[in-house]
Amino acid sequence: METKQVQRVSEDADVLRADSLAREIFSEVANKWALLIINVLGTRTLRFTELRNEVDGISHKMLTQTLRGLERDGVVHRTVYATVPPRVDYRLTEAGEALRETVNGMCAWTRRYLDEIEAARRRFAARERDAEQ
Amino acid sequence: METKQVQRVSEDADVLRADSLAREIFSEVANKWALLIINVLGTRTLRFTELRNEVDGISHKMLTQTLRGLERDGVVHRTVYATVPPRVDYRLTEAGEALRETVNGMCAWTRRYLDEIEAARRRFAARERDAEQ
DNA sequence: CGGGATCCTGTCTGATACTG
DNA sequence: CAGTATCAGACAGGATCCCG
Repeated sequence: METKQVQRVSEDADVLRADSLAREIFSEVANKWALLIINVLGTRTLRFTELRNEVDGISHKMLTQTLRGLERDGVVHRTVYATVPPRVDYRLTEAGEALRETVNGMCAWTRRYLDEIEAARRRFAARERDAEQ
Repeated sequence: METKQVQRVSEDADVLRADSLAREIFSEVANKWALLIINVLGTRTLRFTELRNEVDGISHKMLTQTLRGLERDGVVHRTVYATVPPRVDYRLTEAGEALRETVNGMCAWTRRYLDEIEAARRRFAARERDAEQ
């Protein structure tokens, strides 16, 4: 067994396998709050409250909870200053910044196709109305 | 008012605003099932059952539900053949393919940082154990 | 085969209150 | 200021049954 951990078992790395590690990580990251936080952090370092203000609509609880998950996965780095009142800084790790590239892409996509999507929705609604009766 | 709808009101296009259209669309797309479906579709055309087999772990219900949402937003195109038994094909629209680019990035990211994330998790768990008592 | 409808469970989420 | 705990409602998600 020479190539012990050199090449990871492919099953673990396949996002499409329900029980793979890749799927687990993907599921944790692929939700709006995590992605918005990553997007907002960017290359900056933000405090908890700043983050809360930037990601409009997120609750105190979801912010801590999501940050904890991202910290656990090494996507964000958390720095605690032993001051009073306490101060906690959040910034992306290298992995986080890499992920941010694609997240930016998603945000840009949303802006880019906003009008087309709105139009598609109208067409869909119209077709639905025709369909019934 | 000459520039009536030429430039969309910026608030609608800002993913960070809780009540914006952009946020609404972003939230609909930024979830694991939607992203996995988009990733699987790629440039191919797949039938319902094929899709179900490819996206391991998705339930019949979530697949239809998510597909309906994506169809509504004009991300996937649905073709129904009036045969018996019925045949329904799904493929990405242009908007869908554009989104897929970034989704692929996320999948690639997961594979790329799999080991680092696993290590980060171990460190996090270790720190947690130290912390208590 | 594709999909709608229903029921039921668990997780997500927000509001509120409390600690260091 | 940052974070935890708790409670209650909303919603995601699975299982099952029935229809064209």
